[in-house]
Amino acid sequence: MAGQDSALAAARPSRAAEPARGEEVSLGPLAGLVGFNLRLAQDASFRAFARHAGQKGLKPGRFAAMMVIHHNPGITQAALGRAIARDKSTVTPLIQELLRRGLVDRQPSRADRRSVTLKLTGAGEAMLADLLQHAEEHDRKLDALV
Amino acid sequence: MAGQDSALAAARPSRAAEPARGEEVSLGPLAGLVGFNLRLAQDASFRAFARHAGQKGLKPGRFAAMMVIHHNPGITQAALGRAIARDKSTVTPLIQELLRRGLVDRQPSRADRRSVTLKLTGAGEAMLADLLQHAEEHDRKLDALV
DNA sequence: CAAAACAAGTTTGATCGCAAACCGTTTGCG
DNA sequence: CGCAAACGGTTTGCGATCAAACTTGTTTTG
Repeated sequence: MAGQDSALAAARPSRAAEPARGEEVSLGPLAGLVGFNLRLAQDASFRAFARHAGQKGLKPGRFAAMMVIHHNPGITQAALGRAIARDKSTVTPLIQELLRRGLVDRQPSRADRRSVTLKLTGAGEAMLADLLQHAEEHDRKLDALV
Repeated sequence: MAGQDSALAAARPSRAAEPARGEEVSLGPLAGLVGFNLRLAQDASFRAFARHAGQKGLKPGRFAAMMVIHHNPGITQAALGRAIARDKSTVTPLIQELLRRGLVDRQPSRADRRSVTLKLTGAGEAMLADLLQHAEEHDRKLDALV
């Protein structure tokens, strides 16, 4: 999932995973490897959810980041990165975008002058609530397949 | 699993998913979303296998591509792309690298002058056999977790 | 307590992947 | 038959992500 990536994110029509008409391609042992199927599943999940999130202009990882911030107000960027499995250098621009869009609020930490604390703004909470509905709906479908 | 990605690929120590010392971060509903967990699992799987594949200098996706070519000699690039869920424009450089390394052989298709046919070379088969051992071992561990 | 090790956040560089544009070929249909 | 639409492969542009280097601040340790 790396390549794009996050389980829940941006909009993309997808040109890669297209079913392909009556095509017979043997995957051999690949068909049974958990890692390989994980990749396909993750990719499919990503693309499906992306349709909804994308309508709100949300890019990969934004949804997951907002979820974590919502449930952990005051969390730092580093901790957020660990929670969503993203490098801290990836979190920096991600947060900057959410700040620019007025979805999160950033305050210097009183306890540790190196770090900052994050929380969602009212607008952020509102958008998250809206997205969560779609996410759960999407997830129920996905869960049914597993 | 975009960003890099592919379930089975290149070498990387990983700085993102580090466990984090006694840290309590609530994932909220995120913890139950299939898509989110799929992402984490795929990422972990990718990194774990990467250690082995990376030793052979294999980049993301190469292993999966070689597996499919092995089991489908004469397959075209487009069909390969569909099998491993990669865009055709991603397959082009991937195949060029395998060609350069002498792992695959490429011949113009006799049936369709637009396409090419792919098959592994002796060296390609040898490397694949070697990697497959590690992949299956890795997969058994992964499967045990699921 | 001072030095060394470590952590938070940013910047910069490299890589992988998709998407769109493009060319040549093939196929489908009127 | 003839032409439009679809397809195979390549090229180019862009976005997401990680890694390493750096700065500032904190913790550990001798």
